[in-house]
This record gives sequence, structure tokens and C-alpha cells, in this order.
Amino acid sequence: MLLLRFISFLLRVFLFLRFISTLKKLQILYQTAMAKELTTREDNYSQWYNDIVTKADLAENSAVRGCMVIKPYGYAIWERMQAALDKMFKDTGHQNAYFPLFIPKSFFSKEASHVEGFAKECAVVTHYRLKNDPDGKGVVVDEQAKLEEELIVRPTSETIIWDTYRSWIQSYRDLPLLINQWANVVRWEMRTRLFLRTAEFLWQEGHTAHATKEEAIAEAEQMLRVYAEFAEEWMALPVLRGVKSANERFAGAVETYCIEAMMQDGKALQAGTSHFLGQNFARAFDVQFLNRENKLDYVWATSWGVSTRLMGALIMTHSDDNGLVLPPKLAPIQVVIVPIYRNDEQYRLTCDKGREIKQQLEAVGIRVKLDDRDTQKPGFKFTEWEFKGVPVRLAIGPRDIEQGTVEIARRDTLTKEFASIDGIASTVQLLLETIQRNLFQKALDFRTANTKPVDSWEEFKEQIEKGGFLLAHWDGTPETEQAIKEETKATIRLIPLETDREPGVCVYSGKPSAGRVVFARAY
RNA sequence: CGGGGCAUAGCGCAGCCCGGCUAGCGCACCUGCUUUGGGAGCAGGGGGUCGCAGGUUCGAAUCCUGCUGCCCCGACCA
Repeated sequence: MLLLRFISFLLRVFLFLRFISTLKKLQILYQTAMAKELTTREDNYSQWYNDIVTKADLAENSAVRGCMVIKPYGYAIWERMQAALDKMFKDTGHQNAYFPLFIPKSFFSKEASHVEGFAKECAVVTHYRLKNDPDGKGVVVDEQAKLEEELIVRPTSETIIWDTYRSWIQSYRDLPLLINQWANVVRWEMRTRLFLRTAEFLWQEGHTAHATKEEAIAEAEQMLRVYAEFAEEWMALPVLRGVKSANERFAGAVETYCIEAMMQDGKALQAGTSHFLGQNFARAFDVQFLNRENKLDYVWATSWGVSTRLMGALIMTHSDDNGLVLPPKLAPIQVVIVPIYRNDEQYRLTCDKGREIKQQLEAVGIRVKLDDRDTQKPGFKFTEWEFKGVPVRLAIGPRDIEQGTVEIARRDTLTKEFASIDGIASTVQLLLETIQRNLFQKALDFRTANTKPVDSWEEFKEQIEKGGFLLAHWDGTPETEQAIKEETKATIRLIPLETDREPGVCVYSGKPSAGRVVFARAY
């Protein structure tokens, strides 16, 4: 009897040890596989970013230099961003419209600083017809079909829109005019990176006209708040709010407001801008209105935009060395269900249970995918959906069905636990909210940890190498800003709006400063 | 627009120096069997104008010339 017990004990020990060694083996295999597929952030941050975009199937380079193909999964995220923003625009009284892709060249010369800002990166249409190459194969430009006036492919639409507004606005009764357009624009960039900087990109541009300066400023500030709220609530992206220095201001603006975010490599990324344009465009395009006193005046303008660059911000803020990490509110798929089975019978049972859970989750508005492909193994599916950043994964096997449980894995923490299938919808709903909050908090903690006041030039030069935001005093001159940029590659990301500003002395020149500004190296 | 590098199967690469068998490897793909709780295994199979155009040579992925495209690093930029 004793001997039997002893043997059984030995057997258990043996099985346990084997189990441990299998686990270790799996762990090693897993890590090797990962390392092979995805570059780590520490190893090469840019390559890591490129790998995520590719592996998560978000976008790829196209046959056209500098332009990208946004793939269905990437576009689905952009569509969710669009939907949320569009509602916020409508809720603040804006309407959508659409203006032409092409802008007559002469329009551009009407606003001096605007031309200067964009002239170097404009694509120009000079002809409108092709013909068969008389000397051989293919087609050539038909020189007969030269345009009388060349057309610029819009890098932004202020000029064509203000030219149009002239005929829309006669009286203060026509104001405010609150228009947004969703469009593509082209800026001929030398060096491009998927989402962050491409020759063609998608965006929205708001263009508003107002009777008074105060109202236009209020509009620009309102839209900055909208962007900040979108970034923080939807993207889980903490942002600083502020205004740009003269050097960084939009070409043609009186004041540029911006939201600025910190990426995991400590670099800053401008996530949205809103401009108070004064009467610059109204004067350039002669847009006047009769005010209440029956006097002619130029209208006051704003413009504001965010682009597919936000996709880059989203990726670089939350993702890890296992792939993309998406905040639940923007994830095209919030929950993926993976059935675990050994035979046809189990396949049927686990898929049935999966469908049942899917319905329960969908009933409370959760976006769910049941991955019932029989051509891939569970392990493969786990990794694949991790790459793609799906916030929550449920795995259902025969054991779960017996016990009425399901394995829940969180993408943000990479942790797993078991939960009862009863009440799964509210469990998952709560979890999604938790993940959304956790991602924001993690990003905020990271930003806080990498934001430091600096008070001497030596300290500035030392700290900027470590990345992050530096809060430093600046004498307010473009010359000092330029000098700092040349010496350290850091620029003023913004002059904060929301903090009390204490006077001090400029970290570079030692001259008086009105308050600290945020310096960083930027995308 | 300056400096550097690369171009060979869908993707990643070897072969090139020193020219010579049927151009090879990994992943992916197809078929079959075994598998399925963290990227499955075995067996078999398909897929190539070696970036383009010339030249040298009996013979060129390999040597020479020109062209084109892409990537990386700088300047510019959201």
C-alpha cells in the first residue's frame, strides 16, 4: 500500500516536472518566434514602428513613391476616428461640404506667407491629355493639351474655400459660416513614413468665417478643446494644449493652437492644430460683409485639422513589442473569440458556445469577431490578434464548456484569467472600460515621468538627449528658438495655455522670460 | 536636393570577388496524413524574362557601361 502511494507520488512528480519543462520549451519557442517577427522598441524604434504597421496589416507602401495604401484593418480604425470626430463637429454646429482637389495657381499668390509655406511641396497639373507615343510604345503627354492656367493639387484648401466664401457671404446674417470637409491633400515630401508623413494623406479641414475677432478666436479655441477631448477620450492619448511660437505657426495664421503628444521614444508629435487666421484670407480674397451698423468689414477666419497622422500617434503611444495595442473605443474588433478543440464534435460545441457569447456581447454593443477558421491553430490565432491589437480575447475549450467558464486575456497587460460565462457581457464591458482608462493612465504616467523642468543650458543639452519634454524659460525671440534648434534639434512644441506662467530667465540667452515653454525633439 | 547602400520566387535572403552542371535556402502557398489550451509535424508539389538596356565572351545572376527604381543617413516639413 505504502509502496503504491510512493509510486503514485513519483509519477506525479515526474509528470509535474515534464509539464514544467514543456512550459519552458514553449516559452522559449514563443520568444524566438516573436523575436524573429517583430523588432523590439529598444532594438530599433523606427523599425519597430514599421513592423507594427506591416504586421498589424494597417498599411503598406504603394507603387507611387511617398504614397501609402491604407489596408482594410487600418482604414477601419480611421473610419472609427472619423465617425467620432464627425459627430463632435456636428454637435458644435458644423456642416460638411466638399471643395475641389485642384486649385488655380493664381489663388496661391494671393496670401503671401501662405504661398511661402507651401510652394516648395506642391504637385502641379500642367496638361490635361495623353496621346500614343509616336516613336514607340506607351503614352506621352500631349503638348497640345497644355493648361492655360496650371492647377495645384491642394496641400490645404484655404485659398479655394475663401475664394468661394466671397460669394457666400454678404451680411452678418450669413455668419458664422461653419464648414468642414473630409478630403485628401498632397504635400510633396522628400522623406516619407507610413501614416506619419506621406505625400498624400487623408484629413479633415474645418474652415469658418465670423463677424468678430473674439468669435473667431473662441471658435479656434473650441476646436482645440474638441481635438483634445477626442485624443484623450477616444485615443487614450494624453495631450498638452498650447499655442505655437511664430516659427512653428501655420503659414497664413495669426495664431496657431495645437495639441501635442509624447511618443514612447520621448519624441513629440503634433496631433492636431487649430488656427486663428485673423482677416488675412478675407483680405486676400476680398471677403467682406455688411455688419449691423451697415458698414463693410472683412470677416474673421479659422481653420483646423487632424489627419491620418493620428494613426501614427495611436500606434506609437500604446503598442508594445508584441504588436499593436488599440484602445477599445477605436478598435474595429474589441473582442475576439477563439475556440479550442480536438475533433469535429468539439469544434461544433466550442463554435456554438462562441456564437452564443458573441450574440450576448453584441447585444450590449460590443464589436466581436468569432475566429472559427479551421485552417489555423489557436496559438497562431492568439499571436495574430495580438499583433492586431484586439483589446480582449476569449478562448473557449471543452473544459470551459464543462465548467461554464471562459479564458479572458487582456491585450494591454498581457494577463489571463478565467471568468464565468454567466454575465460575460457585463464582465467584458467593464473590462473594456478598464482597458481604455488603463491605456490613458499608462501614457499619462509615461509623459509625466519624461517631462522635466530645466534651468540651465548645460542641463538642457544633457536632458534633451534623453528625450521627453523639457520645460524651460525662453526669451520669446525667434532667434533664440532657432539657435536652440540648430544646437540641439529641439523645437518649441508649444507655449502652454493651461498652466500659470511664472516669469524667469531664458535658459539660452539669460534674458527675461514670461514663462516656461515646452521643448522637445519632434516628428 | 547632397552622402551611402541595395535590386535574384509573394516576403526575407545566399550565390557574384574567382563567368561553366538543371539558380538555391527560409517563410508563405498547394495536396495528403497526423495534429489543435501560445506561431504544429512529416511526406510530396507548384512558383524565377536573376530591375531595364547595351557590351565583353564559345558561354553572363556573376565582368564592363548607361538607365530606372527602392531603402538608409542628412537638409525641408504636419
